Amino acid sequence: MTDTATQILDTAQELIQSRGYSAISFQDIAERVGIKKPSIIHHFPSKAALGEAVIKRYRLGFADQIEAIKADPGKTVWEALAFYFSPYLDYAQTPDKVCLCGALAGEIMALPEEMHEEVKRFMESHQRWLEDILREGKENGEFQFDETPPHMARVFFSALQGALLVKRATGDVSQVRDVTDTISKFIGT
Amino acid sequence: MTDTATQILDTAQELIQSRGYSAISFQDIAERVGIKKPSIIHHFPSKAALGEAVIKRYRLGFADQIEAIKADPGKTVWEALAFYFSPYLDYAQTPDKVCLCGALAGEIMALPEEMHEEVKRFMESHQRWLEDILREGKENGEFQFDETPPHMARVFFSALQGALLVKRATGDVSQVRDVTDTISKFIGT
DNA sequence: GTCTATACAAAGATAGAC
DNA sequence: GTCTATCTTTGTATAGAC
Repeated sequence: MTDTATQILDTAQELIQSRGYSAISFQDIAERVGIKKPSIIHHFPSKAALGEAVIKRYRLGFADQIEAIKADPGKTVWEALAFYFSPYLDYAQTPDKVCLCGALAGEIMALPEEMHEEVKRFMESHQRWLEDILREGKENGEFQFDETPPHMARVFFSALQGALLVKRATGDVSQVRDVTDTISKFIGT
Repeated sequence: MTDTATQILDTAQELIQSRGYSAISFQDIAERVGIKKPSIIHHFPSKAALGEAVIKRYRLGFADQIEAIKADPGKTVWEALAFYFSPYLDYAQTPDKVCLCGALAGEIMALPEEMHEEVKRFMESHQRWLEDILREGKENGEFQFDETPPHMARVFFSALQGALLVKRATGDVSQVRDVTDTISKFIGT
């Protein structure tokens, strides 16, 4: 991966997280990277391919981190959960960013098929990860809740994604923190 | 409101709910309504004005319904909540629709200011309504929960919006029902 | 109220020089 | 690997006839 390709991916990701995919163009990206439109094509053959590459990198970057936390015997389930919450809380501090896949979810029917598939993988893997952590915590007694881990995982993931979107739309920065605090209380004191 | 204007609003709403705002055009709408592009301008002076009109109608239609439910002494808070859940569950049964404002939340920074403002009003009013219902239920003993009504309202609204978006992206229709069932259990048996 | 015709800008993408 | 130049399509919007 050349330096320019990385800059293109970084810029595209940033722009998609703030404006979505349909609203951005090669022109927007080229201006910020400091190159001309056709130079992007040299690195990514189409807008769809660039979009797919952005999500894939995002998804795999998360996957590495959250799998490492889950496998680390030195981390409690509470620490794993706090780690999972942290990017949501970080994005909530920015004026205009949400989760990349949360941003794309609203326009999913307008996305090329490869991008839709990547978003789907992202969401399924995150809900599975949350399910695993919740199950582990329930089994070892660190978490206390009555519902099943898959159901709780769906509520947690939906609430986190939704909270970021609501926060950005309303401008109320406490939305995400309120949600993480409240769902944490659903599983323990 | 002429019949054509209503058809334009209906079609625009449908398209935005499935694809988002940035990805749709006058051409898409005109084709479905059976008119030509410039005829839309006669009813709505710009795409931004049309977008604003779509959200405003959507927001006010909801406002009438949910305020009526809240004011109805014949309805319990559980019935009011079930009523509030119903459009989310209905949209979950469609292959490609989410809440209009959930769809727009991902591309909020690409929207004209008037549309952003309307989305904000929609979300704030829905969270306030949920807060009122949750408070009333907690005070009269029909709901049991430890957290504050504003915090619970934020979790509920975020989770509902998020669940619809996740459902559409993953194609798993049980997402929304699982979330409504689970959050219902957070406030009672 | 709807149309045709058109203006004008911007989009994604290609060809080929350097 | 990046550029200029260009193609083709599509976007929002306007003017003016009917």
